[in-house]
Amino acid sequence: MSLRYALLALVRVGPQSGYDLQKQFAVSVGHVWHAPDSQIYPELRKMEAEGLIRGEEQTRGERGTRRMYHVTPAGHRAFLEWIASPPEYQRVRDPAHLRAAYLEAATPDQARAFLRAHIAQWEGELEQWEGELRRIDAVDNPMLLRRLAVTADEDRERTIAYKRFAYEGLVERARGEIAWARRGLALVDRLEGTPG
Amino acid sequence: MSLRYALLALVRVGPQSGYDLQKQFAVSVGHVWHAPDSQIYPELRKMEAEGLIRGEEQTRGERGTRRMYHVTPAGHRAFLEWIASPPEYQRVRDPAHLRAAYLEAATPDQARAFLRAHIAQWEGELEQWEGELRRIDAVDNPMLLRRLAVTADEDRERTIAYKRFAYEGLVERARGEIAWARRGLALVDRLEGTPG
DNA sequence: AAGTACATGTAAGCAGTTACATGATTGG
DNA sequence: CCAATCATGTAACTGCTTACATGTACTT
Repeated sequence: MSLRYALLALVRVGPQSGYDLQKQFAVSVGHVWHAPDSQIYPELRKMEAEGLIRGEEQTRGERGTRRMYHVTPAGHRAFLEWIASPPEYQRVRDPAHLRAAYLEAATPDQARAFLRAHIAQWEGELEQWEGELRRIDAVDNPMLLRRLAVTADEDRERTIAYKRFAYEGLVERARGEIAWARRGLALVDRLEGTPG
Repeated sequence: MSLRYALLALVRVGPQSGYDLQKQFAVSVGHVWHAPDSQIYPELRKMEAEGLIRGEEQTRGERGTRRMYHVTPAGHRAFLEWIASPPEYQRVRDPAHLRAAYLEAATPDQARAFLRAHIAQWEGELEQWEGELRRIDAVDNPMLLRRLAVTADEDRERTIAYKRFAYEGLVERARGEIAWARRGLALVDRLEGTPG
């Protein structure tokens, strides 16, 4: 249910095609909220039908077209209402910790493989998020630049600070997961004897 | 997709009715993997159809019945295969951090309300998980006791240690989220001026 | 001429949510 | 007798996944 607000956040900085948005998802918001194109294009159509955005067909070359979307006043309002609304939390559903709770049923090697996969997973996420943090600090992120271009000078600091804040939280979470899994590896060694 | 394995983990300690399992979800595994009864009962039927568990209808009072499920050899194998299989990770989709990245669009009070809600949410989870940790340490959790009753002595330490490990990870995550949101509150004060 | 990037979807299916529905048994 | 708990679901809907489908335009 956050997909449309992630899309609104992107369209708010200026007109974009579905393809543009899909690409942005792969590099910026997508680091916080993943969405495949098979979800983005239909959602844009729905948002247009609900009046949050308006699309205008543009020609491209001889026969090609693309649909450029821009946010409507209703869309702008919807975004601000979302920002102001009480956050919704999903019920906890954590496959990694569920499995960790039953590692006694695994062989030592299986336990280690699981923990190493957990570390690899979160190191991958960590890399993405740290990269994003560096791009924020270097004011180098294309989306952030477009955002700042339509932002009053006195709001620039806030805009950057909150982006930083969000990604710092993700980075810390990743570091926490990695530290936990490393402690798990030490635990396996202690309980089952070191390998080799 | 982990629901059936959470259910298998519970049924593995001994025969249970759908109602029993649903209650266990509310107090033990449910702290890691939530599932409503409207999902549990149909899933049990599916698992029975696939031969992972077998249910036997019992009479209860004059006209009442209940269906007691026990794990089959195939179910036992499926559980061990799950434990040994490479973990699946969902693509990142984090509504709280998504919203945090756009807090510059909120008023200071809205930003604070969001961060306080985040703290309240994770303090609630933290309380559950710390309670579970205390019950593990006191060897006081009814499910853990049933588990240990069917566990060889030399595996008791491992069984307890991995449960502890799992819940420690959750506790740390909750603490991390709370610390992050508190830093967010300080950031709002710095950027927007302290209230009052 | 071929490959990459641009551009936009549909269709089937699964997991989970929310709301509703019903009845039996047990304990006070 | 009444309330709590035992007991088991169905139905409609939403969000997301996976796989498939198709064609244009630009660059080398």
